[in-house]
Amino acid sequence: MNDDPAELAVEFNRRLREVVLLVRQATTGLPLTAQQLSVLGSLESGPRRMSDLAAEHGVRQPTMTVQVNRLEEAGLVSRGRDADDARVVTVALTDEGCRDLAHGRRARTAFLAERFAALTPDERAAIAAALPAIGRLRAP
Amino acid sequence: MNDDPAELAVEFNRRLREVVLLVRQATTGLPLTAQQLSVLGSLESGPRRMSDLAAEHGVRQPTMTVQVNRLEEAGLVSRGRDADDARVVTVALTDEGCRDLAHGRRARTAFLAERFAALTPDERAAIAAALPAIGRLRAP
DNA sequence: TATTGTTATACTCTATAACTATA
DNA sequence: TATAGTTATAGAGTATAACAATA
Repeated sequence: MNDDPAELAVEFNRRLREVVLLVRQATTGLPLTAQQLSVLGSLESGPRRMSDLAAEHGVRQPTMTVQVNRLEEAGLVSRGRDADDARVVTVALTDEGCRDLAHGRRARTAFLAERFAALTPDERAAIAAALPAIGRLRAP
Repeated sequence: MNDDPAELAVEFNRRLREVVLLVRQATTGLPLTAQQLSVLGSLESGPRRMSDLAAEHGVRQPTMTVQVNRLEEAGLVSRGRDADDARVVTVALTDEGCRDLAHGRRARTAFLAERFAALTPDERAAIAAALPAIGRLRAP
């Protein structure tokens, strides 16, 4: 087997695009967008600062301000102030946000689960075996 | 190893989100957006109809009209009419579009190639072995 | 002066609804 | 009447630049 990182990158990029398109086609019309769900997911482990959220999601601060504004208007998150540093805004999941996060995740995952169920056990095993390596792309 | 499609879907979805974020962070500021590059890529094998392009990219016709308008203004694609059916608009890559496609792809792929180069040969092999199965998610 | 966050403005991507032209 | 495409309008997501408040 050829072990050229550049060729692998091209192939991987192509598959990635296919899957992203597939998921998008299957999840249009859901009440929460992928980004909103993603932000809510970051808050699952506890409140976070605006700047941390922005960094984690690879967006600028004003972008996160907009997203948090909308989530706050929808009642899914709440803003708070840091006790030690009055400049810092913290964002926390509300009970309703917690519920919607669970629902949204289920809806998105259900589609993928169906597709995985249609694969052979060998195919599923191949994908499962690759996930740790894919995760290592983040911190090489 | 656990072979539950639902669990695999959750894990896969998580990795997918990570990689998408990673690529986005690495490719902001490039002259061509991911969608523009994607549309140009569809035209590489020859001219296509508007409706085919829209279907392939999982978007509505008006969305594709907008994207093609911009690409046409930028000189990267050209519109044509079908000889047999006067309603049909065909879209073709221009020479400049062909060049920009190659450059854009290289820029995007170069980032991934670096990350792949930092993995071990075993990790690359695991990912390469999973790509066919991932491709099969499209047509289960 | 540096950091945290917001506001203002603009561009891309997307959708639905209404329209034109052709079959 | 049905199909291919466009125009009009709206909303989400993103960015940069300019600003306020706090450290």
